Amino acid sequence: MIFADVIVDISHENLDKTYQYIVPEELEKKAVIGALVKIPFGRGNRLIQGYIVGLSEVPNWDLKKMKPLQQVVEHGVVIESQLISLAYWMKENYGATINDALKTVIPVKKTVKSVEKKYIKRKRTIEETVAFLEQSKKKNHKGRARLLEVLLEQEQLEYQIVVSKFSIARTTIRDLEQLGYIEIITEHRYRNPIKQIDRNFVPVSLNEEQERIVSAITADYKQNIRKTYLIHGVTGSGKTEVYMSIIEMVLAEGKQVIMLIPEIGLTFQTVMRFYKRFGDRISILHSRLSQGERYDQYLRAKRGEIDIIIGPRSALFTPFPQLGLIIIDEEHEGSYKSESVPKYHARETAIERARMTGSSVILGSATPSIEAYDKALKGEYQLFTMKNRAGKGTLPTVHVVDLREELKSKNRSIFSRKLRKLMQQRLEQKKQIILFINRRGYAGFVSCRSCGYVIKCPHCDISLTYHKDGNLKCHYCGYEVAMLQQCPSCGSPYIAAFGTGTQKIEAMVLKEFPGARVLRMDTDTTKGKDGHEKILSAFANHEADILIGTQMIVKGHDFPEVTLVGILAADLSLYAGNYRSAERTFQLLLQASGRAGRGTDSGEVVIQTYNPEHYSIRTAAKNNYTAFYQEEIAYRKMLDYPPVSHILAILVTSKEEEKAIFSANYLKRAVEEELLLKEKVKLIGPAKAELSKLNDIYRQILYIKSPEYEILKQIKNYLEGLVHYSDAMKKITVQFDFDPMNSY
DNA sequence: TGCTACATCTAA
DNA sequence: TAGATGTAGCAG
Repeated sequence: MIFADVIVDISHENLDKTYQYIVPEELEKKAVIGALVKIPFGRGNRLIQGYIVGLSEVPNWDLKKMKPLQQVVEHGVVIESQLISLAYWMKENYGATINDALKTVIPVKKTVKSVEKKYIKRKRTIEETVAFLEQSKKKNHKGRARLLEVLLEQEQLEYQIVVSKFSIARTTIRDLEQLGYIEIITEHRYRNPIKQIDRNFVPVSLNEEQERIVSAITADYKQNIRKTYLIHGVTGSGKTEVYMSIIEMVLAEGKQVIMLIPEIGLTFQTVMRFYKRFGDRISILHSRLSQGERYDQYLRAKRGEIDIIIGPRSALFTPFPQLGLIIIDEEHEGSYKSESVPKYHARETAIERARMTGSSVILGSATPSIEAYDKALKGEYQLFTMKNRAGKGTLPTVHVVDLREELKSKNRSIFSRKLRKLMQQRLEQKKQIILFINRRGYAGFVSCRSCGYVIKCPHCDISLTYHKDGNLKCHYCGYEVAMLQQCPSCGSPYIAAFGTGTQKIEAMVLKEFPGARVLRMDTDTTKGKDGHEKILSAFANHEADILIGTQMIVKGHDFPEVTLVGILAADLSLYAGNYRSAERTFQLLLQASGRAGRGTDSGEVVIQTYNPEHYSIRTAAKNNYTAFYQEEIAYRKMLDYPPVSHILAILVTSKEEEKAIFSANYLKRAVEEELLLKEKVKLIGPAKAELSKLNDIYRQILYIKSPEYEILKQIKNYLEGLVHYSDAMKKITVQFDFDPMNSY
């Protein structure tokens, strides 16, 4: 006997789980994962739709209470079931419950209410209604009477308001509708996040490099060859033009396109370019959209009203019926890896979705991830390289300044002599400058100068940061205290905030260059709506001479007037205690220097560092990606890091520290016992996570390394089962993360 | 006691 | 979500 786990097609929290049904013998062949089925549901056994998300031979429910599937709908393999199989794949590959996986793939329908606005309207004349109102009052039909009274004053009302403000039951409304005294009007209205703007598309002719890529991919596509391409193009080489030409070709084939961009990478400029070319067949998802707006875009895609969606990671799950192409721009970006369960990577998941739908994938980056470049070299992806800047711009001249030398020469300022000289020059020439610091936040941690004690959050194992309002804040849980006057450890009054933040740099710039107009971009200044955009466009309009910022300012904006980029402390990101920190540093340096000289004037970049010999900095200064790749892959090989080997991070959390420790060790032993024969696995830990306490929940981390992803997957599956069924694992949570991006 | 309107429960 | 079940309050 076969049983099917079915998720019902009613989006409501209480029903957000699987129900097991008996698969009748004659339906066994058709009942596959992802299939659309009709099932009897509820006490009335009303027939509703559902999707099969799992099959098993073991019943998890009282057989007597289990009902059989009624029907497997053929040709029911629609978008949703495609996405459901993708969710299933994600659950398998990244570890999650089916529910968590489904939730990431299919948006919550709860928001439909805000999309379909329902109104209640009085249907009969005032006389008739008054008569019925009197009758209802006599019968003590309070609900009916209340509703009718309101409707006499106002003919039409919002459904939601009627239900909430006048507390009238839905059944009352339904009955009145059936009696013919009111009618319910549903209004569909889409919210289009793009405001209408003129479309004046000026065709751009492609240069030789661009043309070569477009025609190669087009030729493949026309021959029905679908694969993954990696475009490695230096900043400013015009990847966007290449994307647009290929998108056009795919659209002409009657297919749809998903284009992923990093979370903060979506600039107004890019949107405009796409909008001008493709008009209202395009839609955009971004973090500022409300749930309702998001859901609207989902519906529009499903109904075939749009052909292109541009958005972050989650846009990957847009329900296009005829998907033909997925583009991932800035493929190396960390935001493509999900931070919540299932911790999926958009690159791999996109390739899987493409495989399921018969689509191609294009990855693009100026600094490809080591993983992707490695696969391209192995031939898994087809590699294209763009070496030249598309327009007039040339690559900038890079100066590396050794800060140790500066110190020796008694220069204690944050500006090296070289940088100060060049800044002075640019200010005189009325050109623009970008100062980049690869570190977030306003100021660093607070510590005691006498004993070295660092002040930490009492709920999270993280140092508190000093804010200008005089309070100490925890970035993780929001805990806040007034700045201490005395060291809690030794009582010394000498405690102070350390580290350099954007505000501090701003103050120093103003001190050294009194006349300069400075813009600062950080979480403080970008809070409001379009905060980013305002600052960037102000800078683009030359309303300021110097822009100071972190990671945010290096994303894809073109500032033709910028001829100098100063990277104040290049090594800050080098010691993140993470195997990816060299890669990240290299990427940041290249991106930041890519901001210089995008106009007609050539640019200069000053990289200030205490580590001029480090290969990330050396190779970034020479703009030599392949050299960096060689060094980095050698390092990964030596220490068994991805992509050479794979890592499964298992995070065990509990409110009680002993439980977390015990469970983590329990899991470790379970793996050791299970895998006695397979020696290709290395276990590290368990140990206190780097962030060992978060919101009063203790965190233990266990790492498992293996060159075989499959083995790690098996271990994960085995442990998932263990966690689910064992009593020892109660009151703890276990999360899996494959090839993690960040440290725990 | 029987009926109605409305509230609450629950789904394999 | 929507049908089944529960309950308060009324009429008789």
